[in-house]
Amino acid sequence: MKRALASIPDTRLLIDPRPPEWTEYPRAFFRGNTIEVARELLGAWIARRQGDLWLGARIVETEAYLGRDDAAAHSWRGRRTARVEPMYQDGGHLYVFLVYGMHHCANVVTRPEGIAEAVLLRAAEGPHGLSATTLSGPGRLCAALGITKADSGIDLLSGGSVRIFQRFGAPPKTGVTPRIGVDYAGAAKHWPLRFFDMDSSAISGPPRMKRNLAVQ
DNA sequence: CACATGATCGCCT
DNA sequence: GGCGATCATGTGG
Repeated sequence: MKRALASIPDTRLLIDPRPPEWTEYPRAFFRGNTIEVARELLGAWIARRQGDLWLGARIVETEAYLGRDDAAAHSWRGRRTARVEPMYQDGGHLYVFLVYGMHHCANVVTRPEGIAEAVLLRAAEGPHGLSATTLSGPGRLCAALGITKADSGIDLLSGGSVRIFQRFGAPPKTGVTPRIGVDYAGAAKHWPLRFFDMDSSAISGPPRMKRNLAVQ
């Protein structure tokens, strides 16, 4: 099991079940501009129900995938297969897929039904800042929260087992780079669609990907 | 730190 | 049949 990722969620991620003052995003938010959603989700909380308990983590890194005109997106050129189908759902659903035969990646679907765009959740950090490793990277984030493709297609706004709550306060200082792992995507591989909290220690990828590369 | 490699299998051509 | 929206490990500078 030397290579197995933690399948038992880190108890340090435990949060009080749904603090009542927390606010979920309205449907209209997820139907909006995908890049804006990707930026807005920095600092937001993802909550995962495990039985009677909820695990929570603060999102610190996202990527936007822009649908039919984005060669890096699974929905490029309108591809519509069983796997990708959740991307075509209304904003606010979850799209989860398996990569490299072993890692899951979780996405928040954006735009109205029929427009297949999404925001990949790449990293998060625990409430006490102790989970910089277990939640850093899309595969580890899913492993830590127990998210698998069985969760693909669920609605984040129906009180189900995965929910997202609004950040308190202003957005974090945000770094921008091209997306990771999409070298095959032609010109789209250069698009500045990866966003991260520059003050977080849980950012995934090599050090050069932890600096702001945006053309100012 | 940079880079290379193997693991492992669902999905698409 | 080939490859991937990744990760862990190993090598070398």
